[in-house]
Amino acid sequence: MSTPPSPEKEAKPSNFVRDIVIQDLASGKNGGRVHTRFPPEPNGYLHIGHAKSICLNFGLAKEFGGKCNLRFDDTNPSKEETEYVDSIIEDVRWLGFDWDDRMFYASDYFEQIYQWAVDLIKKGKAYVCDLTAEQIREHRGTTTEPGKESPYRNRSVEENLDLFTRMRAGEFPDGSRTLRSKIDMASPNFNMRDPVMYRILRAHHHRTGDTWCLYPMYDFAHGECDSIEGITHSICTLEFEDHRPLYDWYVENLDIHHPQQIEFDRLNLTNTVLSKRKLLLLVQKGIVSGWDDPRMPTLSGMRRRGYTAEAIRTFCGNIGVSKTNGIVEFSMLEHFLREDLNKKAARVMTVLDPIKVIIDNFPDGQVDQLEAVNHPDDPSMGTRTVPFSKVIYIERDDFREDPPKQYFRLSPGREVRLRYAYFVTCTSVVKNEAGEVTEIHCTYDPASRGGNSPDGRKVKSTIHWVSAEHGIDCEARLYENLFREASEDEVEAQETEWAWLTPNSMINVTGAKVEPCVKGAAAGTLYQFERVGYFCVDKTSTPEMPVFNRTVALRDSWAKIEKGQKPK
RNA sequence: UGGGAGAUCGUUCAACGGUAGGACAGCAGACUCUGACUCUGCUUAUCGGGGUUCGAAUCCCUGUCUCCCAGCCA
Repeated sequence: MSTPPSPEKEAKPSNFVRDIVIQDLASGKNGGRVHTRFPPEPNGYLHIGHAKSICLNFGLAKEFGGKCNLRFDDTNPSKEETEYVDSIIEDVRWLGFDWDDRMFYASDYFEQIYQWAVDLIKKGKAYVCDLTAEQIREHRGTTTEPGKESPYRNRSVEENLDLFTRMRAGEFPDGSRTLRSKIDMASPNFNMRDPVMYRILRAHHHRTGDTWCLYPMYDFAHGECDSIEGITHSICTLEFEDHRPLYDWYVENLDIHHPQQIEFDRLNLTNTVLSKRKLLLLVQKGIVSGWDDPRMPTLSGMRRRGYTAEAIRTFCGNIGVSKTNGIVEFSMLEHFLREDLNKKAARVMTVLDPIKVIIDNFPDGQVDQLEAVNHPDDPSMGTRTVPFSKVIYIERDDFREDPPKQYFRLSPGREVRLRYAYFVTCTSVVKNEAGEVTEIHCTYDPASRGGNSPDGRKVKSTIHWVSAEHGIDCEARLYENLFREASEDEVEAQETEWAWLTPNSMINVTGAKVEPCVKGAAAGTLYQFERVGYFCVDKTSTPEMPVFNRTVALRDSWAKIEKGQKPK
């Protein structure tokens, strides 16, 4: 705390929030302390948008030798559940952050917040209002007209105290009265037109149970919680800019530690939706299998899909923090994902759409054990042996009877390399009645064992394969973006139709063949299926039937070439 | 219509009165036992109009556009 590490100017791209922290440190504000917090409401699962906030808050604390608290903003019991609390704890940990013993709940402070409300009443700055929700709305005025003062605004301190005590005691029905702060009904900022501080609400709270029948509103709780915890920089999203005057009003009138609220832009990503409400809808309507469906942008969904915490952190550190309302392209996320997966994923050969290849001159019954590296750039990941035999499978797309221009893979008369194995040349094909190729016949060059020919001749393509006798069956789940439209605005317009969903956003490939070495791999194990994509073992996987999620496909420049050829 | 906040390559973030730069995407090439990875090169931007200044993305004025706000949600 006394000697915060000096920020490495070069290493990290700065942002305006970080600049504020640096300035405060330089000026000696807060006694050189940096203390942030991540304050989710436990009413849903965390998503990639929260990751941005988590990385910012925990990241700033870490960078400047400060602290970051995890705090649950649980002031509305009607929406909150322990299931969400548990998932949030798991997700923040998984992302790689630690709050030591500083996990708090707004509900920890209910008594203190209540006492502060009493203080404000005593100072004549808060009053009990008997107006209905409807009437309060009518009194609030409009953008152009000032609001009207509540007829209960000038109750005596004694009466307010008595009423507020009885509110707490449960003497009045839900919604019958509120405690409001006495600020300014003519303020151009609606938040200042005598905002409600407490509402009567008989809902079972996931932590405090039924001990309270009145709960503080966000505005009256948040700054106070920050203050209690000694937060220095209270970082939140842009929609709270209008709330800052109220945030400041409460801590000033209570005369308590005054954290600085700083607002930044929330993350928007193309082709997905980052709104708890909409994600909840997807779960409730059964459009996805749950919060951890691999198509969901939730941290649990992404984790199951095979995203790594490091990739998400790197992404968050690179998208920047500003106050502009933008939308980040999904390809940016995929870039950082691939970058990390490329380093970590062991290579293995898997044929998603198999077609049989028979090596006519390969001895019947012979099995060659060929050595393959687990990672081309990381020898420490070791090697494995891959069984090779007379009958193998290759990818249907790796053979063309009539190859288009620039197609380098197998076709009649052409020689290619089977990765880690041999050069093979296609000699003939067998077709069914429909004229579809069902079997490819090849000859192999025994001298090319291991993948290189002693005479130095080259092939233009290397393809992956799996021995028919040794390969094991597996399922591969291929995912598309859940949302076909790039932006949420377009989604909004079509929401009732659900037409914005990508049809068949999950394709379950059942006939795939994979190398035997993956048998029994634990859920979450990452692989690169060579030339196909990054996959991870799904939680539903069994040794008998491995199940893989495609995390993200490999970049595919041939697909681009081919696409460009189509219109001709 | 009142208040608040924004506007820089296709996207995103920098540049804090002194050469508009990075990342992603795109394009072209090199390399390659993954058409992957890696490497090289290239294309493209200061919302409009006025000012101030030797000099403006940056300061001033003005216009335009976008986002947020009228929950007893957070």
